[in-house]
Amino acid sequence: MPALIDIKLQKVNYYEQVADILEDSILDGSLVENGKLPSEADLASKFNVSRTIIRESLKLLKERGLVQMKTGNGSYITRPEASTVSGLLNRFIKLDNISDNDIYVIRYSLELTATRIAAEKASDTDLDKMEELTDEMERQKDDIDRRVLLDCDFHVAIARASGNVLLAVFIESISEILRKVIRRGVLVPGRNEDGIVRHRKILTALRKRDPDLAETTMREHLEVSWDNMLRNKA
Amino acid sequence: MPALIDIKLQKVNYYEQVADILEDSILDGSLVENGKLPSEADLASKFNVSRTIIRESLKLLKERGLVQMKTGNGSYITRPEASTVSGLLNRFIKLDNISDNDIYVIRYSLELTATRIAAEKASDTDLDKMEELTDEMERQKDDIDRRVLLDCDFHVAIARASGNVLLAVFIESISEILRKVIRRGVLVPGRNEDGIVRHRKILTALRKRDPDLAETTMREHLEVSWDNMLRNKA
DNA sequence: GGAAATTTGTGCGTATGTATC
DNA sequence: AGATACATACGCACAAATTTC
Repeated sequence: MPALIDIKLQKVNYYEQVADILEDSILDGSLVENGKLPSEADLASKFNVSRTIIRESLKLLKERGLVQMKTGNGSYITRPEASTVSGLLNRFIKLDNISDNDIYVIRYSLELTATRIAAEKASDTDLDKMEELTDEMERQKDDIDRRVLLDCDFHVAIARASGNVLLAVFIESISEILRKVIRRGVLVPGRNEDGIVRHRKILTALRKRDPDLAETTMREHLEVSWDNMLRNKA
Repeated sequence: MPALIDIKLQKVNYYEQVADILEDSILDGSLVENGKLPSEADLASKFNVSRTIIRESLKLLKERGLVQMKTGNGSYITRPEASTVSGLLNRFIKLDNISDNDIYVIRYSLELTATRIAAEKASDTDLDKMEELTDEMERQKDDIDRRVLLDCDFHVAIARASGNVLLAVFIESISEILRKVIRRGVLVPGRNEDGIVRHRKILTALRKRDPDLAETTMREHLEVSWDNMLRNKA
């Protein structure tokens, strides 16, 4: 074995190369035709490879959240969704046995930041949307699943109001993951209503454009919420 | 068009179903054989589909960070890496034109949290590792690329020392994305050395097991670092 | 509304790389 | 070291779904 370096340069396969080129074309917008990709056959002749290669490349791009195939119709460019991130995080969580607490710590950190920024940047439309979500949550408070969804939507609305799209994606993904946990919390007697009251307090603070107060009310809300979860677990 | 509901249930294709089943098997550990998957031919006969379907399914799983194919050898189970997350985030960033500032806000939030926890939880081994990284960074301070890598490694080491694997993945991904930005900051005269001094201060605070001090020193470090970037941009 | 054209979905054969005896 | 077995990489043909005229 005379090899000085045993880093084996993985020979790049066609499908991987094609996928990377296609990704660049999509991100640059150079391949687009009102959002529709050329047919697999066209791409195959364009790249001088078989349709098999194109299809396998598209599978990679599909999982990157960049394209979507429709049988008998064509392939379309899509944007990655928060669910792409949450799916990925879920795999980490399962493989590494990550605890609810560890996830909650991240949620805590990100949401406090988002709330603070939202207090400064939220538009009236954003605030009205949050109010509408809170009203709807109150109306649906006995339909637990629906209520939990609206609860999460409220938090995501705050994140979006921060104007930081990436932050919103993170928070949305984590909300999706914590939905089960939040649901358990809501089942603690009295906590369902308490959560709604706290949402209103947060909203009031946001309307006052008071970052400190907004952060404080959000912190209290999250702490109680976390406490609920622990109770229902024990 | 008598359709009351025009939600068209996308008929699920074989390759997607097979991918999902395989993913579950991998996550449950039920398909594993010392980390090696059955051959494509075996899987094909097992699922009663063609090898093409299996291959396309594996492409999906590959992009999910769960498997890796080796030509002429076989397919192996892998764990998703932080680079899978950073790749995904990069797509969001490009598509949504997310600013460096928005990314930095998230980094700020997560790293302060990680530092605080690390002050309580870091093992002596963790701390020695950080010291080693700082020493090496000082030695390599004139090799900018290498220095920046070591800089990021230091921050990731803190994140890992928090014991929160998911938090560490987030921070590692964001570090990867901000590497270019951090590099620009290091080029500001005097800031290269300043950064190393600040790393030592953070390390000292961690060794003292003082969460407040650790958070403060990290906050100062990140603020200066951000300021550097702005200067070099203008 | 139906036939033709187009597109993606699926199956199988061949080429090439890797490990093993 | 070479031949053999077995793995993935690649190409082509046909089926099924969708759109179009």
